[in-house]
Amino acid sequence: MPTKLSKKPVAVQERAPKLVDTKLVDAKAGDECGISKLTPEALSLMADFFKVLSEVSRLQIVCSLKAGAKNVTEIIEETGLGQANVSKHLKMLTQAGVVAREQRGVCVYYRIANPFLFELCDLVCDVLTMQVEQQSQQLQQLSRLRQNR
Amino acid sequence: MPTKLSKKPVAVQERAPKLVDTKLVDAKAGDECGISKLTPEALSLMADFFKVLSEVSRLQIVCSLKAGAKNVTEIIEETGLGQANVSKHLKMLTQAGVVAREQRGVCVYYRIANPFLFELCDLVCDVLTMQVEQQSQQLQQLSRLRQNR
DNA sequence: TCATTATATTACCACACGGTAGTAGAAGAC
DNA sequence: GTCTTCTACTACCGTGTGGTAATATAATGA
Repeated sequence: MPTKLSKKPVAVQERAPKLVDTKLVDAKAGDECGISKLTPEALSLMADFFKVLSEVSRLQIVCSLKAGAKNVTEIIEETGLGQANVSKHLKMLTQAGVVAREQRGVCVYYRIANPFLFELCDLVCDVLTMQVEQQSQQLQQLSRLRQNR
Repeated sequence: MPTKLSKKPVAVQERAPKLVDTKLVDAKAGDECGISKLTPEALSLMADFFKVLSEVSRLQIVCSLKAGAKNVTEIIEETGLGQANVSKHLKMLTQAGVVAREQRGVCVYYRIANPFLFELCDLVCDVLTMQVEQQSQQLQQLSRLRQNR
């Protein structure tokens, strides 16, 4: 007999509630912004921010805006993504405050809202480069060990 | 007649292919790590990195490890998450290279693999704080405008 | 007015993922 | 040996989301 359970009532999932706008750091330790002192609300905000940047298509769009503001058609051309798709991603990026929207006649131009974003991306890039280098070093060590015996 | 389309063959989706380990920056501009010079592979790597940090539960785990290495049971107690859940997240965090695993007897201890991570989180925290402040300022301006007329 | 261009929205599908219960396995304790 | 504890894994459900085609809307031009 297969161990197949079906139609069992699934318990309510343990998700964090959405926040609106409350305090972001626990009161105790001054204005320091260490992650360990964050309230669950702030963590949720942070997770949402990361989520926006966690898709290749959206990163492509961000990249294409590094050189300066572009309208939707230009973004579509540069990224090769579909129109509806780009529109959806731009909406998400706008709502997240990553890009800013500006209508000029028929066209709508988008630009990076906060240049700080690139600083952040560069930092991530550094971390990833470090990781890749570490990995390749470990691989080299491993293959040297296997040759020596 | 309802405009209901059903059972239409859906075209192959335009997803970026997974990478294994190729060059991360386009050759042209030296070793500078600006995001605009990244190959699609590097963008995918970057997206994956952000995705790992885009869930509240995983951020909670990262937070709980800021004070130092902890075993799984301790993490469960501190975060209040389910055991299977924590185990799954820890696996993901380990594979992403965010945390490191170390077995000590029966227990398994996890720690943050690269303290750089906190620097990054602090930066994000700054950006978010900035955004929240901007938003609240704009709201204040708006309400002032509405009072004045 | 009608056609065209640019952007947004909707409905839909396939798939990924978070959470859970249950199970498995490994290491000590007895 | 058996029992307990700790961790990992599997199967499952529900939901979220990326992509697409089709449609809607709005501005401009003929």
